[in-house]
Amino acid sequence: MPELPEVETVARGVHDRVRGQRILDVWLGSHREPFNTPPARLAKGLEGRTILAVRRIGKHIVADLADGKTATPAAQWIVHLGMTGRLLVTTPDAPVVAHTHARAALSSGRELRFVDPRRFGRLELRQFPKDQPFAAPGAEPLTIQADAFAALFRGRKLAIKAALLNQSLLAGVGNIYADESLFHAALRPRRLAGRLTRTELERLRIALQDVLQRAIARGGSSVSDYVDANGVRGFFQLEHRVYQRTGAPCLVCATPIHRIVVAGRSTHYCPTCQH
DNA sequence: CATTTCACCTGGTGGC
DNA sequence: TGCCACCAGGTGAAAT
Repeated sequence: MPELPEVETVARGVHDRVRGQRILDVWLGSHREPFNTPPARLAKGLEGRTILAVRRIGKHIVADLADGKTATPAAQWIVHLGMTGRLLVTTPDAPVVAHTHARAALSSGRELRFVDPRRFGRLELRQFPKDQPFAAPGAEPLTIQADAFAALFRGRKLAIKAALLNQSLLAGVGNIYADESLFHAALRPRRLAGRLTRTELERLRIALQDVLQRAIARGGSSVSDYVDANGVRGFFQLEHRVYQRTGAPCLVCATPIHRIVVAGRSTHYCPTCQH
């Protein structure tokens, strides 16, 4: 998936194209996987409502929905893209590609579509006041301050790579940006989170925020088929230093990049630059 | 509770 | 060309 920078790019793109639009009609596919909310209830909660705003929270895309012309959200539509999910704004006559699970006709005459081959993505409706507004369990990586960042890892006996991937600590970091930020912070992925010094943790926080910001500026990373709401690919993969560069020379010291498995995920690092 | 492993899906790639 | 193993941006449940 789409990690934080890709989700941010999608959320911004969708926001620009659907803000203020009314959802006229919703079609949902038959696979059960993508629906955290039963399809009938999801469709009923979307139809007739107006999209006030679309934004990213962690790796989730949150659309605030209002009744009529009010400016107060009556509900939220939560979209998680999983590994292969895409949100597209198209014309109604655009070919419906395989694995399209949801189509929402908008008052602008366009359609908002959710496509997800692997079906790890999820769609959910939060209906106020019955449900709580969506909130990520973990901290926001882009704005977390030094003290709070250091406190996340204190006393933890797991690899820093695993800790970075834990969404209840930091919301939005995934496999690409965990590896890239550890490279820029010169830290090995298997270092135990609780054993990192305050200086190392601060180096990591700055590296993480820098990598995420630069990735957002490039529209995210397109590793295989990721595209934004306009069908445009991101370009941050051109700036990857270690991710999916196994055996290739480190761009700093020319040592071949190593690949190991940490927390069940492919993990890439430079054995010379990272300690 | 904290941490680790694995299942959940489809599709692409590379070896034989 | 076919078949098979392995890999992929994530995460929640089960096991330890």
